[in-house]
Amino acid sequence: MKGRPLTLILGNLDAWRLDQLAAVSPQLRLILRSRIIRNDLEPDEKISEPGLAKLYNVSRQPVREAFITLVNEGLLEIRPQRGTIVKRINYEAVLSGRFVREAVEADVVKMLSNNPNDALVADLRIQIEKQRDISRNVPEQFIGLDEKFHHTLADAAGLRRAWDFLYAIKAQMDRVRFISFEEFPIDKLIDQHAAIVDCIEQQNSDGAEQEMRNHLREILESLPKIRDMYPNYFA
Amino acid sequence: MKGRPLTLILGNLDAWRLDQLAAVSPQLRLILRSRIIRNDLEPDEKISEPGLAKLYNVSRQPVREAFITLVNEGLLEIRPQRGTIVKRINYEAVLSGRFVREAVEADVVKMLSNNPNDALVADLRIQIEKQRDISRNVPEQFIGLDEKFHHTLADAAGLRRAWDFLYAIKAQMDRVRFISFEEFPIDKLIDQHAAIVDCIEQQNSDGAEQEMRNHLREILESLPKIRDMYPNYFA
DNA sequence: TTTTAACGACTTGTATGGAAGAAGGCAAGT
DNA sequence: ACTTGCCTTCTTCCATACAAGTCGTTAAAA
Repeated sequence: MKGRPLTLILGNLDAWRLDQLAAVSPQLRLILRSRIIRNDLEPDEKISEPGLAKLYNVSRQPVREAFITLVNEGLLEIRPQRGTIVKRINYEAVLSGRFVREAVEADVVKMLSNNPNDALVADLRIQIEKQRDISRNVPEQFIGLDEKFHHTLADAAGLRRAWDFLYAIKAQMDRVRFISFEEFPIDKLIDQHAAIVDCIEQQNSDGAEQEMRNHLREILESLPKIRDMYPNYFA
Repeated sequence: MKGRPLTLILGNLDAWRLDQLAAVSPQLRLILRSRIIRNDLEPDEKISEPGLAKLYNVSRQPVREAFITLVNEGLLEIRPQRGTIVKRINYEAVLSGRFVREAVEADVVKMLSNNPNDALVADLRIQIEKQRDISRNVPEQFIGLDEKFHHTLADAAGLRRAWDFLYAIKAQMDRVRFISFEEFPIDKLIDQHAAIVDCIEQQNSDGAEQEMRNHLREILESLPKIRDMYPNYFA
């Protein structure tokens, strides 16, 4: 069970082409962020400004700027004059992030349960159907739909900005998911989504809160196992 | 009532000396962040890389890197080839941030109420005494003590990392406080702190939660008023 | 054999020059 | 009076050069 976990590379990330018209630095930021989350760049892997600059055919400067933003997101560690490495996943940070998400999203669904919104419920139901479909065919794409589901909830609660604040948290949690995608019981997660929507529709705020909390505690089941399976990925 | 609100400048920020030994870029980041939060750099104010570079006697590069991190924190807006301006306070972002804080910190005190911790309660009581003392003498310093109080709670709940995630949120909320410091009923806030600690000590988790929610909703009272008083500060 | 010193090949941090675009002033033309 | 075009100046963005620190190797010295 050693060796490299499923990386879910959509394409050859090394060959991602930059949009020549747009600014380089933000593009690099997204590319590198994605590569780290997907473990295409692995924890402890050493990278350097000139190295990636040559790879993407740009100068050091935009690479450096991308590095700085990724440091702020907790994905890279720059050690001056020594090099830059992909940070290991901080176990405590994942737990803290999960706690924050549980607290926030529990309040979100409570709020949604108290303000009936038929259009929202219908939208969520359609999303869940799509989730079931995807889970049977291309389960890798479930993460994207899951993201959309939770985003839709926050949005409906008028908290579009709040979701931005959770951006860095999601990155840490997604890294865990990509390490060991097969550990996640997708069907169960979808059932939980459905239960949440049911409670919202019935304006059962206590039930919605509890379902959401259970849902976001699911990762706690697999997290210790994943850490034991891939100790080199965790700090 | 036009004119410049209380800025609470501790010293002449323009003259802040850089530590010649440490890296310049992170120092600039903190300096500019502080200046923005304290409205020493006001919303819509136009700044530029060469301008600040000359002011602090450094090259443009570290200034630019500081700008980028502040953009990510929602404090600056870089408009390519047009200039960089201090962002106005996003009203919706403040509300979203406040919502996140309420959700998280409510769960924090719930958790603390369920796990008795005498040392924590004693520490918090001492902090509250200090808060009362400060409020009578140098009320400007209350913001720092308030920050410490909430930080202590998160820390005690084992969520040191979680507090980092809320970093950007606090910046937005603090900007509001610095605009119109006198709008905040410090004594009332301290009483609320005391009430929270009482509930924690009595292991009254429901009470602690409610007190914390009330406490963090306090800003909602003054926020609309502040926006009306200083419309140019808000987007 | 072990230790030490020097060198070279890296790294990140900073400084600086130039390119492309945006904004405003100003004069010529309608 | 109003528009149009040019020109200067300012901005960010990118490229490149230099400075300074780290690490590993190598070779000389004890």
